[in-house]
Amino acid sequence: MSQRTVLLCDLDAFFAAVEILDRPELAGKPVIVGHDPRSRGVVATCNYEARRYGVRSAMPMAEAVRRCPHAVIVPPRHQRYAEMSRRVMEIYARFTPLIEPVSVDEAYLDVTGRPGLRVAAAIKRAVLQETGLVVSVGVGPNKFLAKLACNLSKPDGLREIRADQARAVLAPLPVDRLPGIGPKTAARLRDLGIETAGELQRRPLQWFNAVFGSRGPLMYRLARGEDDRPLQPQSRAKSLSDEITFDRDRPAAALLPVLLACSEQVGRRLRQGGCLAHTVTIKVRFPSFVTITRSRTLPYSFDDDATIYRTARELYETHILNTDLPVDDPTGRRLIRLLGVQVSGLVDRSAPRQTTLFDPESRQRQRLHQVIDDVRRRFGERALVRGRRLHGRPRRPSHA
DNA sequence: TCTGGGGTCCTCGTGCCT
DNA sequence: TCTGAGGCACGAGGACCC
Repeated sequence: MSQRTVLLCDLDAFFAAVEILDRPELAGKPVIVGHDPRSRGVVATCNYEARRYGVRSAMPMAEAVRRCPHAVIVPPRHQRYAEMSRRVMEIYARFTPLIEPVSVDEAYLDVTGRPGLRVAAAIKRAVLQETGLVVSVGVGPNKFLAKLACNLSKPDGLREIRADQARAVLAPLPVDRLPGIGPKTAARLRDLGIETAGELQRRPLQWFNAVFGSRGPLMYRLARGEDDRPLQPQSRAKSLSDEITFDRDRPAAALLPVLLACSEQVGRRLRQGGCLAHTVTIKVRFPSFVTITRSRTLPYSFDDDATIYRTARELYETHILNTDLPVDDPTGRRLIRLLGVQVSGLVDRSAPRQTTLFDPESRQRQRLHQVIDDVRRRFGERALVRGRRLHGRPRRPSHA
C-alpha cells in the first residue's frame, strides 16, 4: 500500500478565539468560555493567556476563577461556533474532498500524493486570512501520527512526523500524551511500571493482549506509530441526547417536567435530522456522582415526542421513583443531580421500517410535530409549552 | 478542584434459545 | 425431562474524546 498523507487540523482555543474575533477588546486578556462560576459548570475552553494561570478545559469554573480572578468569563454561543466551523470546513474542502470531521474544531484531511507540509501551510494561511482564526496542523502518514504532530506543535503549530521518525518521537513521551490513552489507562500503566511510550514499545504483543484485551493489537501498533484506520467522511450520528445538571440537587419526584422537556428536545432533533430511533435511555446522576442508565428498545422505530417521553417516564418511574435505591437527603427524599434522555439505534427516516399495529405516527401527529417544530424554530423554544411543562423545568444553564 | 454536555466504542453480565 | 455449552442480543457501565 502506498504511503498516505494525512493532516489533522485543529483550531486553537476555538471558542475563545471566536469570542475575541467578535470582541477585539478582549485580545491579550485571559478569556474563559464557560458559565457562571457560581453554578456547576466547567471551562468549555480558554485562551493561552488564561492557560498561563493553570486554567484548563473541563476544570470547574469556580477553580478556574480562583486561579485567574481577573479572567473575562464569556458564556458559550454554540450557534456562532457552528457557523464559524462551517466556514473553516468549506476552506478545507477546497484542498481535498476526503475530510473526516471529528468535532466542531477538528478534522482529518487526506492529501495523499501531495506535499503534506506545503498543503498544511497553505491551509493555515487561508483559514487565517479568511476567518481570522489560527489552526494548528499536524502531518503524518496516518491519523495517529497526524494527531500527535498537531498536539506537539500547538499553539499555531505546523509539524510533520514521518513514519521513519515515529518510534523516536514517541519514545520519550509520557503514555498519557498518546491519543486514546486517558487518565484511567495511564494510571493502570503506571501501576505496571510503564511511564513512557518507549517503555511500551519494548513490550511484546502478548503483553498488550493481556493488558488491553481485544484492543491489544491496536495499542501495540499505536505505540509504534503504526495506524491503518481509514478516514471516515461524514458518518450519520448513532445516538442523540439531551441532559441537564441542576444548579442544586432536586427531588426526584419533581422532575417529570424535565424528563418531558428533554424528550421533546431529543424528538425535535431526531425529526430535524430525518432520523428514527429504536431505543430510549434515561441517565440519572445522584449527588454522590454515581450515575446510572436504564434503557428500553422498542419493537418499532419512532421520532415522536410522545413515544420518547412515555418510555422515558416508564423507565424513570420503575427504576428511580419506585425502587429501594438509597436516598441522599436527610428528609428521606431521593435527590438527583443530573437527568437526561438519549435515543439510539438511529436509522434514516427513508429506510424501510417496522411500525406498530397502532402506529403512533399518524399523518395528523406528523403534521402536528411539523407545526410545533416550525413555531419553535421561528419564535423560540418557549413559544409553545405543554401544560405539563409549565411548572418545574429549570432554565437550562448550559446554553447561551 | 468537586467534577458539563454530547458523543463513540468497548466490555461484561445476563437471559434466551438451540 | 434435565442439564450444560455456545451463540446471540441486549442492557448497563466505563473509558475516552472534544
